[in-house]
Amino acid sequence: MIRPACEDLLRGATRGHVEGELGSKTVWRCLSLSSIRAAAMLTRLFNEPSLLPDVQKFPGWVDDSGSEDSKTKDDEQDHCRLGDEDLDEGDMKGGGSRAQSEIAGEEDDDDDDDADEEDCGHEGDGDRPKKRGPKKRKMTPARLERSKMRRQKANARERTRMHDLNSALDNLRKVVPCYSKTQKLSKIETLRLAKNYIWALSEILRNGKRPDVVSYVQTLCKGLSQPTTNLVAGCLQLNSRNFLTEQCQDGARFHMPNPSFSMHAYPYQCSRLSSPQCQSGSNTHSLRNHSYCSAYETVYAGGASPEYNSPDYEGHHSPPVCVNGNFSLRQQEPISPDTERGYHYSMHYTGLPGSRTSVAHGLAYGPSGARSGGAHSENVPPFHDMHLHHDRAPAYEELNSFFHN
DNA sequence: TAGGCCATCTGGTCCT
DNA sequence: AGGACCAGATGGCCTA
Repeated sequence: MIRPACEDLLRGATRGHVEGELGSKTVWRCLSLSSIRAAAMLTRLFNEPSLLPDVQKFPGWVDDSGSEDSKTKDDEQDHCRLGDEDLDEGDMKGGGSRAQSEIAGEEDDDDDDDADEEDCGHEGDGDRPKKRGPKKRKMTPARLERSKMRRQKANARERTRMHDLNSALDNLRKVVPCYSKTQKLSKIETLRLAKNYIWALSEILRNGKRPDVVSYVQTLCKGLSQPTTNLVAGCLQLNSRNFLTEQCQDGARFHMPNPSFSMHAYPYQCSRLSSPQCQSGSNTHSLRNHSYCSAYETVYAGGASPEYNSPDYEGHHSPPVCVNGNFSLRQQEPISPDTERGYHYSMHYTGLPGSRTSVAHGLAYGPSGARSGGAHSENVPPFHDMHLHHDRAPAYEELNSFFHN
């Protein structure tokens, strides 16, 4: 049986990295349970970076795409069919027409309608092949009514379940680095981006060094579609053509100080970006005009910085986190002064509006130091609407400053 | 118009 | 027995 693609994605992204860090509720176990709980758990993970793995306990990213514990759903044929007598032929719509033929073809040769429970091995008539499963009961009006009610209740539950799943995905959209209210990421792209984001954060924690923004965006955009790649690149003030070109010319290797963070270990598909949004100029909009949302913002705004808890912000249901607690744990590791500066910067973020100018200024430069367009682009679709319902740009700039300082 | 994405319905399976 | 979960099927909507 084919597992849902999203679940496989999530599993590949998180297993081995977060397992064990969430106590009995590991993400891995969560993924094994259901995709909706997985999405909720991912959301919580983003809100609480303290749940990220201790890099000393979990060195390296585990890409275990092959070590799937096989699903043990049996394909045995000889089991009784359940619930056939409850099928409502009149209410069949959409995909429910599959079983109609076999139901319709079932003879109702049972004269006593109610309480006869049949087992699988009833004897057939003549040379007709034996039919397995319970005999059809006569569908009395009362039974028909009960069947309808049961089906309607099941449909309602399924709707609710899917709505919950969508809500969890919406929450996930709000904590991944790129969020737009008007241009929502698709479900699959949200999960892919979340996976990449976890990877990127884990690499940062593991290496203890900041990657350059090109590598960061490369990591985030791995496997994403072209529009999503453009979106993420725009969110991070980077022309997606630049980093993809740079990546291809570089022998498919990231610009990471640590060689383990390379294309070899993390293959990246070099896609061609040619959409208008990707052309020059799409990376020139300033944070002074556009504030974006990222998971780092979420962390900072989640409780440590009440000034960013805008009433308009309705996103996160996870409990607020203590940022200091999160990163102080990593501070115990021996880190370079450079790294220390980065962590220090993160930990002592105060969210003062005054910090925006310098950081935004830093973002006006590309990864190579060349000015990427200084002018403020007021209308650069599709990124012009990404700030939306709250203003937490300073925290986002903190994130970017991490890569530019 | 084709293709992507999504919501919904549905039956099967597993679990409590 | 009933609920949760899953995957297949279908149709609607949107966009290139």
